[in-house]
Amino acid sequence: MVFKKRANNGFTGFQVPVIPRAPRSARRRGPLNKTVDDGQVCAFEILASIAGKLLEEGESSASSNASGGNSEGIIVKNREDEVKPSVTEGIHQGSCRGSIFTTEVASQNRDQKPILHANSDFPLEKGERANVKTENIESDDKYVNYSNRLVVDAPENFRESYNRKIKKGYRSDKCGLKDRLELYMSPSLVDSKVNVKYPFHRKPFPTDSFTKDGNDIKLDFRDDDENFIRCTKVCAKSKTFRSPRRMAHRRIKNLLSSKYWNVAPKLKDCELSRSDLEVPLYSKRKTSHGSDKSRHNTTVKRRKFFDRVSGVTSDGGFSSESVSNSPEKGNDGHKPSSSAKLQVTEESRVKFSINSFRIPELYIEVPETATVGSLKRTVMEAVMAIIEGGMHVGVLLQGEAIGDDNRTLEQTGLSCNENLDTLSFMLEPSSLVASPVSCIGDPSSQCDTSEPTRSPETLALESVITDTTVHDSNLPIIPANLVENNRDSAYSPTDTIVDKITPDSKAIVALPVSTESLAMVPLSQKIKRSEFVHRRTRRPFSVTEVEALVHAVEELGTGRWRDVKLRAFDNADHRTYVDLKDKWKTLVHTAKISPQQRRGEPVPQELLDRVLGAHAYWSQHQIKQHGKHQGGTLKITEASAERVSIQV
DNA sequence: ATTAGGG
DNA sequence: CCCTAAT
Repeated sequence: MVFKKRANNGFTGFQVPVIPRAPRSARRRGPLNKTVDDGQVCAFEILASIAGKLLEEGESSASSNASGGNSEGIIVKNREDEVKPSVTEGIHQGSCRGSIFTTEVASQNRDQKPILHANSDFPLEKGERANVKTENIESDDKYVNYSNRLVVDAPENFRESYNRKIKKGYRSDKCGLKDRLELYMSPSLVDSKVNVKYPFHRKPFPTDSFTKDGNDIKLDFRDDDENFIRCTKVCAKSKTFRSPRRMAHRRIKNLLSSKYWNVAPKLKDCELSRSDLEVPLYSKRKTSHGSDKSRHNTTVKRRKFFDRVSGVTSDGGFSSESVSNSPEKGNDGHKPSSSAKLQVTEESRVKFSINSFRIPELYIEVPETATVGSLKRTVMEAVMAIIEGGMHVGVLLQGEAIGDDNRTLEQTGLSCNENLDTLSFMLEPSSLVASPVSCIGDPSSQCDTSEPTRSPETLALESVITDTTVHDSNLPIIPANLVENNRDSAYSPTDTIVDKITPDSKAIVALPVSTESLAMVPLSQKIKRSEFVHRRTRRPFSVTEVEALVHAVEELGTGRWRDVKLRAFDNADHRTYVDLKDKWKTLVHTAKISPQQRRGEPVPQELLDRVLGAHAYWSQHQIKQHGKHQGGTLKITEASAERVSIQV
């Protein structure tokens, strides 16, 4: 078949590498919500939320668990008294294979702060997965507390019992954002299946995956490969969550001059973790073959003292502190990068420290007479619009988005080496992700997961963005490790907004953009794209491949890469003819330089000699006669060049 | 779709 | 490896 440039380099599935998450401050302000489109996100959220949740509430033991018969699921609650019976029951009664947990409706708590709360997706069918959101609401912070959503298997009757609640809540406008949020139904998508086991007991649950033992949590989630369909649905309904009435007098403009939210991760170190504070996250991808070949065991470690956490989240907004791992030095001896196959016993760990996720720029417009409270809600809605629209987590290495979700961290070069400091994460509202309106309203249209559809609303918002934002393009991603340092120099989105705002809109309120958000930089068009069209992961040619290439070129010459491809790499989908051409180019270069200057896996000198020979031969040949060298195979030797000239 | 080259 | 121009 044909080799597309990026043919097959994308893996349909992927394993979510873990994402650590964290501490309370994070939970409180980090809206990590997602919707649909890719399991990755879900995974991320899940991991993040759960990890954070558990970590924080670690001390508050939870108790109930899958008492409900065969249920594999369990219930997670932070505080027993907070668990809402009805919900719990629903979950348990069902024969649910899944599980989730959660529970607790915020409004139910009088004294205590609600910690977790879950909603199932509306159209939840038996056996289908439910969407669960977790929310941590604390006093005044409720507007920015919205955080995560979990996607899990839903119990059979979970739906029914919850629907009522949802509907009811939705109507009562008076319940405020909190309720609305809680009750918000997202018909969508659940592309990730998560089985969470949260036994607060010593024994793990019988079947899958989420276990908590002390502070250890295991998550098992899988990624569905059919996301786009759901994506579409989601988009279509995303607005459901907002009250049209309210919106009538209020325009929320989301100025996402940046569509991506940068996260500043701090990779400290790798280590063979083992700590009582660790939260191992176990994930596996549901492969079509049903094998569990892809399993990653990740660890999220909670830092005892978040030294750097303090001021970071003080500004409100959605920054979510995440887990920090103190670099535990002395743990050398881990050279995972080169020993990809020998990791049976000791699995190297890659540690991440994500400083925070920040909310992108928001553009809010409300009447002067609006109350502070309404402003808050407006902001919240704007935020929720984004969140509900779906979130993606992008992982960038050296500024380049890593597209192959299936690759292991190791394969991606995210082991313990130098690459770690160039790794960064970003949150992007998927609904705003660049993508033509093509998908809207057309459930059948193919919306690549990488290019989610967006709701009409978001489209509208985007137009505003387009008109008022001048920095929309060519803004570089600020490397995670530079975020803090760049705060002062970062441009102020607010300024831009103000300048571009229409004169008559007195009501416009530039959302206070905290300095923190300055760290969130819009990505350039180029980078945006790369988020979806990732640079392929590097795949050094093996000596064997080189040999095959050399041989083919010797016979076919240097101008027939397609033929070379067909002949020697026909079954190597990841090697395009362009790759072969490029490789040849580098081989020639390599052959010319001194061995000391060469890098990577050494290519036998013999091959390099042949490279030079073939190169010389075909260079001559090419000039002397245009393309009809099919005559014979070139036997490369030191004399090849001469022979060439003779032949010609 | 391929090639050829620069980045 | 990517990107582009030129075929």
